[in-house]
Amino acid sequence: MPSARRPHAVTITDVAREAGVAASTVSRALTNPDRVNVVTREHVQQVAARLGYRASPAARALGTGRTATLALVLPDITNPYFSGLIRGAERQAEATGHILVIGDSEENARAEARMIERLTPGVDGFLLGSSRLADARILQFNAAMPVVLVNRRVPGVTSVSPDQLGGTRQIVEHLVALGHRRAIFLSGPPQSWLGRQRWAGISSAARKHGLTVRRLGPYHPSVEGGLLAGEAALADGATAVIAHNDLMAIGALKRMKARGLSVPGDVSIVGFDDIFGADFCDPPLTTLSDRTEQAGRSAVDLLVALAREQARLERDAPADIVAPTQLVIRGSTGPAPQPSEPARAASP
Amino acid sequence: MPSARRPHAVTITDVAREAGVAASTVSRALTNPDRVNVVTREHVQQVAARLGYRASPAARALGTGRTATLALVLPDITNPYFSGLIRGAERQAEATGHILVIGDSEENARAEARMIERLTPGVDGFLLGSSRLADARILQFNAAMPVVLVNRRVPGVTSVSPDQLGGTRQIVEHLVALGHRRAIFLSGPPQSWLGRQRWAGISSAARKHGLTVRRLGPYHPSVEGGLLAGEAALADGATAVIAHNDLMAIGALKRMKARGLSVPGDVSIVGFDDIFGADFCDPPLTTLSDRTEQAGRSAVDLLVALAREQARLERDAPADIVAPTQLVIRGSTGPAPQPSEPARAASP
DNA sequence: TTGAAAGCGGTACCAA
DNA sequence: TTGGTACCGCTTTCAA
Repeated sequence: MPSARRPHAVTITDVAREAGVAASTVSRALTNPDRVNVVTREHVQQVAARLGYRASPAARALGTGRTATLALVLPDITNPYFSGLIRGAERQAEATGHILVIGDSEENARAEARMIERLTPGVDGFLLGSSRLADARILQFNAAMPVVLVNRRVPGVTSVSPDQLGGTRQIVEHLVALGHRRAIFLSGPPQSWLGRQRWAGISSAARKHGLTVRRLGPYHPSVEGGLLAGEAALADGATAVIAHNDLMAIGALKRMKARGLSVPGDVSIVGFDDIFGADFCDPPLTTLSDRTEQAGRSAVDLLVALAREQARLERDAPADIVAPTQLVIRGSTGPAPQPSEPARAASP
Repeated sequence: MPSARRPHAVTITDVAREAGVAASTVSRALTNPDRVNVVTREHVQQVAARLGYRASPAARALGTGRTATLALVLPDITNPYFSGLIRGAERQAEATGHILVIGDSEENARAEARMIERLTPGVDGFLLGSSRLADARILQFNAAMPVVLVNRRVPGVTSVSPDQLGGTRQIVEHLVALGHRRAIFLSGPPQSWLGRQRWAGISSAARKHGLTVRRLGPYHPSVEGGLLAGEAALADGATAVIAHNDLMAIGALKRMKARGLSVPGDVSIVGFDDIFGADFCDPPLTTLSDRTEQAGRSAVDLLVALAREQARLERDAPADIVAPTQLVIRGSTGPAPQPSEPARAASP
């Protein structure tokens, strides 16, 4: 194995020699400019620039214990819902001088834990998006490393999450206003905190408004899962379907149409997330929207702050940002059909 | 500033002490198991496991010059076309024991170059997806670091790209078979190599089949860009529109419908990429599909090989994988309308 | 087969 | 304000 070492291009020593100062002075001039004489500083900076000096992150990390790297772990990188989060996190990471590494847990708590353990020694903290881990496990990681949760709240852990209570209330009121009396909730992964919030919010608001809601599932939170869920929903005879997320809502929509039902003529469908595609599927989806890119940015800011504090200081009173949500009403919801024409599939 | 150093949890020295051997022996037992006595090795491995030892990537990188980290740089993380690439790359990175960092260049060559420079000292190589850089710049980076291009070919640089020649031929033949005689190509970013390939392939195939194709643009390769492009296409009177990518195609589709045109009754629309949503927009989009997740995996494999070789050995005969593409025919294309009823928007 | 020791490239403390 | 120096944790000679 030749595997020769690729030496770091230009080192601090090279700059020091060229500038005629000590390595420690170069280090200061570059990272603590105010602790160095103006003349020296500018000279050093010039030489460094001329030589194209770039600090070695590894060396710096080894010395300081800080890697300037943040990890973002998600259950499904390909879910369009997460692209806003990814972009927001990436931008803010860059803006704060950090590097973003990304991990996909494939909807699997065990894989998520492994991923975190694998990444831990190389990062300053974790952004856990829609984590599938148990609360206890999250608390455990949080005790060892800075953690910011997105789309999840756990007492004692910093988090950013969309307002599901207000959101589900908007959904229920919308359906009730349209005359719906019976609805179905197509549930996603049991590990999804957001999903549990949604169900809780829907049940509570439904009770208040005299809407009957049954819950089906769990289903995989994907278009394929929605296809299955849609089929099951057909059997129930409810006039409105609320899906765990837009992916499932779109799947259910497809299924309804394939079975000859009209949406929203026979059944109304509501989703969550307002993902890419929700506005141009047929009919366009009524869905609860939240600002994921903004959430990504906020989460990074919180994480960077946590990572800096280092000590427990801040972690004693963790921030819990609850971001507003908004129901976007499109074509997939409409007046409830008359009871005389039940929403059933044509016989197969 | 308290900013106390968070010491690396369990070090090799801890393991060494606990196991009653030298640190160097622990290192060998863990990374070169065959250079250590079986008994010692197993003992050390056991102790390491018991103590929960995890090597410090920083320390390892500093010593070896290898970071076990790969960077994936893309022009737009939120384009659903890239989610397959991201996932494939992430999975294969994990499978080969690497960490994947991600960067968004926002369709901007300068930002892309900066990103690469910023990431360079911390990674073993680059995956450049749909790079917007000039060939010369890519060659320059390739000379300094292992680079694998995705969706781009540059002589001398390893790459994975979808077969655009065959793909555009399929598109043109499809349109010609439907009776279309005049088409429009809505072009994307001039920096897009894929875009240039597409135009070249379309022109050439069109010439062969007697199809007249005009090119409009450039437009931003997004739904918004497609909205604009669609408006411009209306003015031309062609019966078929080929968009730079599905995002633009969907935008154009929206625009056409908003202007009262029927798709494919008045105009047929074809896209590229077969992104999420292409199958459920209205009408579903006819588009050229390629396997991006597979491309991501292959690209990582190539990059890992390059990074290992270290020397120029392999780089003298770089691999150029050209992956097959397939036209997925859906509802957005149909027979050309009769010349007597030109495809025009209703007057405003 | 194992141990000792010299780096890798920075940072940070202590003197000067 | 600067220089010298001792690490940070791991890998890799070189000896034993």
